[in-house]
Amino acid sequence: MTQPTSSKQKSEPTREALISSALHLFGRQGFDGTSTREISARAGANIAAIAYHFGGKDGLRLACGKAIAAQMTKVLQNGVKTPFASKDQAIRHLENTIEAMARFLLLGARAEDILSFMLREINEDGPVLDGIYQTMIEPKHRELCAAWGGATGTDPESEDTRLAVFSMIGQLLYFRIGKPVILRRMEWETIQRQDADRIVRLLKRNLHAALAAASEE
Amino acid sequence: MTQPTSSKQKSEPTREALISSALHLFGRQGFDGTSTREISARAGANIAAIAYHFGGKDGLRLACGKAIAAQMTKVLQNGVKTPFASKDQAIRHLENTIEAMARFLLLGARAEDILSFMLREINEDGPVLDGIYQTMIEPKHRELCAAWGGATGTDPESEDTRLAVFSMIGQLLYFRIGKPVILRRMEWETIQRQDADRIVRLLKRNLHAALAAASEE
DNA sequence: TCGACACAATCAAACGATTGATTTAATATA
DNA sequence: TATATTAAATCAATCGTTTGATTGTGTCGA
Repeated sequence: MTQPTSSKQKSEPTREALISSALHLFGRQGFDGTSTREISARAGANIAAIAYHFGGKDGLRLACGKAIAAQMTKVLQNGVKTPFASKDQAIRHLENTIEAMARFLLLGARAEDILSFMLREINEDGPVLDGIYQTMIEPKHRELCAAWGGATGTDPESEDTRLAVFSMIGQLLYFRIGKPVILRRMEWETIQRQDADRIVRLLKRNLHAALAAASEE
Repeated sequence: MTQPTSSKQKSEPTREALISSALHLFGRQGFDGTSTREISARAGANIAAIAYHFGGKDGLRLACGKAIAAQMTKVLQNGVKTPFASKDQAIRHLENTIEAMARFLLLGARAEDILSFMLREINEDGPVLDGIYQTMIEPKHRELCAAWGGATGTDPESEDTRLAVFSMIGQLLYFRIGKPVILRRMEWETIQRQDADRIVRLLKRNLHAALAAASEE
């Protein structure tokens, strides 16, 4: 056994390079579609380094999940206090979250690898998803539910609210998940900044419409 | 060369069994994660049958795509005439489509394999997606855009309309794509009929809200 | 200051197992 | 018999992993 949680020596560069390489390749080609040789070559490391640092290919996969969770919790961290002080503040938080997530998903170059990897792991429904769900998805969803409740005057943890937040996140995520389909249909080659702006505007319009509809019930 | 396009003999049972088996396994484990031995064993056929009937593993993959496209176009076929005669009729068509798709995606047992396979192929963005997109995604999306235009009085093929339809489909699809996540958060074990009803109600509410918001612009 | 040793890290090479594909023979149908 | 299909055996290639040797670095007693 090796692998202390923190860095004792200069093994970090290799570790990080392997994780970065694996994240990229797993996301693009899938776990089974990526060979350990490919990963180590891209990382500029030796094949044996995977077994040495992570115990094997599966260990590297888990490490990728942990790395994502660690990074995203840092990104998603915003000193937000629930419950929200006012209705306007709750709405503004929802708007800001949509905008930030949309830009990250649609324009961020780094997001490509992370998202592809996560989507595969969600579909797989394995131990990697467990970690990602508990450390980032669930806390973030709870936070958004609190905002939704504050914005509509409904119970933040009611089934209806939880589903409504999923529907909001869903239309947002689909613009990234269905990217190949959307690019074809929109006759775009890539998603430019102005395209992302247009999508964000649409999402905000839908948000306000959905909030109004949810408040009336 | 092998590969008879039609059935001269009783080769159909083997063909269909192989496609069904491959669809199931490709969807669950991915293309690279599934071996030809596994496919043929599940189909009750010999390994060589894959090469004989489809030319190889890749050919079987393409055949799966074609089989899906063929089946779905039959399912999605509804003698709908565009442009729609009235605004109400257009709205009703959108409602019916949402309801039918949601029930198929959330409750249909057969949908599981098909959807998982398709999602992987969308992410892969290869030749299989080409076929599926042209024969079912694009025509269906055009039809929904026509309905959306009829319901809001806007241009059916404007960028805004096309994106709005995607956002509608997106929140619908996410309830299937993000199923593992949603089940965790909702503390459900599976999606029951009553759960699907609740989701459909929410989606319809969001639809009307989005239509109203789109009409005002 | 020094050689001797310990230890983490990396390397090239090779391991057995499994992959998709192919070949050859047997079987069923008409 | 002629043809279409299935079955068993085998192929080279690639898979993830393991091996034994080597490197660089820090720690010791003398």
